[in-house]
Amino acid sequence: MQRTPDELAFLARYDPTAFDRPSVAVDVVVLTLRGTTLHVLLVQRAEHPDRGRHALPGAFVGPREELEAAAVRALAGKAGISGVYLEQLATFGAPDRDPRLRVISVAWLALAPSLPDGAPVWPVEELPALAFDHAEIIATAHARMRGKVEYTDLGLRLLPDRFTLRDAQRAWEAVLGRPVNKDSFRRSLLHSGLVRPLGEREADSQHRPAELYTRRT
Amino acid sequence: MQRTPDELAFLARYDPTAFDRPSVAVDVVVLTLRGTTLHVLLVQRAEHPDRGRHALPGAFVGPREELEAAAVRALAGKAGISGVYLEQLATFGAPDRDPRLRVISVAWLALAPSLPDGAPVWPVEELPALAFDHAEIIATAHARMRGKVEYTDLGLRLLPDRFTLRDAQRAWEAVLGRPVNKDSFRRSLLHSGLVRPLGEREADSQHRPAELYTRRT
DNA sequence: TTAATAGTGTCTCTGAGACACTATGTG
DNA sequence: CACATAGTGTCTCAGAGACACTATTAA
Repeated sequence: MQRTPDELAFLARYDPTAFDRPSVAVDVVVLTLRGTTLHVLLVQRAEHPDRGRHALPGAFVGPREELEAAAVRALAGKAGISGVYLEQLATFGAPDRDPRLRVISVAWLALAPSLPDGAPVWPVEELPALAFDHAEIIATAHARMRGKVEYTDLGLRLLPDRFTLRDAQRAWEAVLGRPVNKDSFRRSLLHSGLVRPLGEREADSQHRPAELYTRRT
Repeated sequence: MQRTPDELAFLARYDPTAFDRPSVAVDVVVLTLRGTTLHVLLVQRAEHPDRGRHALPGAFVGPREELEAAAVRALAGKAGISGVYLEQLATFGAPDRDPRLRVISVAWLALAPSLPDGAPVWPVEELPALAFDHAEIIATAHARMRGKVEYTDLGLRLLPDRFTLRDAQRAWEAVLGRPVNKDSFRRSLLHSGLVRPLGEREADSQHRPAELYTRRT
């Protein structure tokens, strides 16, 4: 890997601060269960462009702020959500994805066990018109979730602290969009070590009450 | 999701251009096989900071440039590589990862079937001291590769156009860092539909020559 | 009692590992 | 011939699907 004199000269002249720098933002895809289907949280844009249109909660990254901290801040500020599972999804940087200026957005996937009743959530299969490339970001999040639910505990992150195996199966089915075999689902979840029985049973069921489980740390 | 007057006022005052904006860069982890071990391509930094230290090939993202295009440009310019498999890995944005200024780096994973003999590659298990957080980026790439080799054709992207099943097994073993069972590897790869036999056999083997295969489109 | 869901036991099918065996090249 | 690797056939084991069966609650 020899450098040519030209290359060295180029590097010497290279000044990244001379460029127009892009802005960097975060956008968060919050997935949650509503009934038996997967929903995503959307906010309405208060400003142009796409004012009034639905969009993912997001924020510009502060000059000394960690990317994840910006995602946490966006969740708290725009959606009043905290303490949820969060993982980095992907970065979207098409030059014209925002008509104002170049904005590169680091997208995050958040999984919320439940959201307040009035929370503005939409079924992932029936989204309204979305601002920017947010439809693509949500599609990426959904694909990530479908892929990882098979071999991680991400599905359990959609459930409250105490849940039944039936609840877990419903969560898997909501993510995958198809029915899941009850017998092998129960077996594999119980053998996976991901859940721990609490020795208690659900209340208020109109049938035989099921054992309650919790996520193993 | 009602907005408070305060929040609306904040949003109205919010001007992202008033912030110092971070610079955005790409860094590329090029993985390749050398013998039976996985190697990564490193270049030596020509400039401060960390001048002379080993680093991933990278580039600042141009003002109207796609992220992937910047990665392709970095590969071509800093390493003379083109036409390789490329996928986005993750984005690294710790505020102090570059001592000069805030640089947010979108890391990419590239898989090269082979590199010229003098190419500056290093075994992923025995890396030299690296600039910035590049050791962490490489670790992330390696982990991604280990995870995906089990259920994708990424392992085949490390091989030339024509290869034997033994070559493929060596690639899997290099990625996973452990031996893989020959019989089930052959069976699963042949049943996967990922490879197509060419009806030709390798030459110059000092034993029974093996059938040659190619990646199915 | 019936209705509904929880939970168990067992059969089959499929894929991975193990291993014996045959095939085909070089020296 | 010996030796090395390619490639086949088959046994076993483990996990998924299917399904029959029992258990336990409400109404």
